Amino acid sequence: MSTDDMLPARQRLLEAAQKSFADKGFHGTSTRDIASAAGLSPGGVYVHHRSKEDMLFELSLAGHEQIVRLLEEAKADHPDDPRQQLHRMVHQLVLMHARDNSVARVVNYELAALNAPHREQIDALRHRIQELLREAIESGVTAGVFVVDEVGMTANAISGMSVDVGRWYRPDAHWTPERLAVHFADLALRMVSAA
Amino acid sequence: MSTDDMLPARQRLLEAAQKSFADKGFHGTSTRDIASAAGLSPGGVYVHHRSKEDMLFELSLAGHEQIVRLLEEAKADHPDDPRQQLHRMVHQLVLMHARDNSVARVVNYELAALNAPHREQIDALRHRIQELLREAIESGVTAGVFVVDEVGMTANAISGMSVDVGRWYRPDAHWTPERLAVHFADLALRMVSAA
DNA sequence: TGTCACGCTGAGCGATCGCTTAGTTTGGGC
DNA sequence: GCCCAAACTAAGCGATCGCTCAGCGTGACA
Repeated sequence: MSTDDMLPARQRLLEAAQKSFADKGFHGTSTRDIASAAGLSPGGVYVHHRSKEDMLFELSLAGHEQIVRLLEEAKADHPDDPRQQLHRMVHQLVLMHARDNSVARVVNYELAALNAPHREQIDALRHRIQELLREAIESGVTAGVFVVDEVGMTANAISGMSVDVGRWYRPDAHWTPERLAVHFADLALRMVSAA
Repeated sequence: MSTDDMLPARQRLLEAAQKSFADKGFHGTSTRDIASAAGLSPGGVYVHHRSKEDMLFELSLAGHEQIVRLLEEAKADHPDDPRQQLHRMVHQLVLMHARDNSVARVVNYELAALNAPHREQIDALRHRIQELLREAIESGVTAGVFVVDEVGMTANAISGMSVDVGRWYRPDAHWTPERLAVHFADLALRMVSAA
C-alpha cells in the first residue's frame, strides 16, 4: 500500500473506484474490486457510499466541476483578448486531460452508466463546457481576430482533440502534460486563423 | 424487427453485439441481450460464435481493417500531393467515425476488453494507422508544404479530433457526415500550415 | 421412407454480481 | 469502569453472468 493508508476510508474508496472505472469501466469494476483496493471487506463500501452508481456520480460531478472551473478561470483571466482566452482554455483542458487522465476518462467515457437524474445534472455541466468554448471562439470572430466559417463545428473539433488526450495519453518524460498543453493550444489558434 | 430477419443468424448476432457494445459497453452487454436482439435463445449465440470476447474481436478487427484500408487508399490516391493526401485521410476518417459511429465506438473504446493475443493483433493495426497519418504529415514537411514543429503531437491532435467524432456525433440533417468531414479536413490543413 | 447433419431451444451449471444484515470491535465522553 | 455510536467484518441473499448440453425439429439426400 501507499500513503493512501492515511486517508479516510471514504476517500480511499473513491480513489480506488476512480482508478478502476478509468481502466476497466464501470461495468467491468465490481464493488469487491473497489473494497479490496481500499483495504476493506466487501461490505465496507456501503458504510460510506449508497451504491456503486453513487460513487460514479460523485467522481463524475467533481471532474466536470473542475473542468468548468478551469474554463471559467481562463475566460476571466483574459476578458478582452480572444486569442489568449482560447489559448488558455485549451491549455488548461489538455493539461487536465493528460495529468488527471483517469479523472478525464471517467468524465468522458462513463456517462452511459449514470442513472437518469444524475445524467441530467452532468449533462447540464457538459452543456456549459461546450458553451464556454463556443463563446470564446464566437467572441474572437466578432472581434475580427478569428476567421471561422462554422463556429460550432470548430468548437467541437477543438474540444475533441483535447478530450481525446485522455484516451491515448500515457505519462512520459518527453511528452510532459505541459508540453502537450502548449502545443495543442497553439494548434487551436491555427484552427481559428485564416489559412 | 427490420430487414435483419433475412440475414443469416451469425450476421444478425454480430450486428446486435455491435450496437450493444457501442452504447452499453462490452461489460454492460450480456450474451442474453445479444441473443434476444438477434431473435435467438441464449444458447443460440454459441452455435455461431465461440465466446462474447470473440465477437468483440471480430468486430474490432473488421473496424480497424476498414480504417487502415481507407487511409491507405487516401495515400495511394494522392501520392505526390501532401495537402490533398492529408485532406483525404481526415475526410475519410471523420466520415467513417460519423457515419459508422457505433463501429467507431467499439474500435476506440472497447480495447481493454480484448484478451492479450487479440489485443496484440489490434495494436499492430492501430500502430499502422498512426504511422500512416504521421507519414502523411512528415512528407508534407519534407516537401516544404507543411510547417509543423512537432510532427508526432500534431498527428495525435489530428487523429484525436477525428476519433472523438465517434463519441459525440449523432445523426443530424444539418450536420451530415459529409459536411463534418469536409470541415474537419480543412481544419487539419490549417493545423499543419504556418500561422 | 429412413436417416443424418445442422440450427436452435430451454434448462441449468458454477461463478460472480450489487447489496444487506447480524454481530464484533473500538475509541471517546461520562 | 461503563456505554454508546460509529467503523467494519463475515456471511449470505436473490439475481444475473458466460457458457454447456441433451434433446427437438427440419430439410437434403439416399
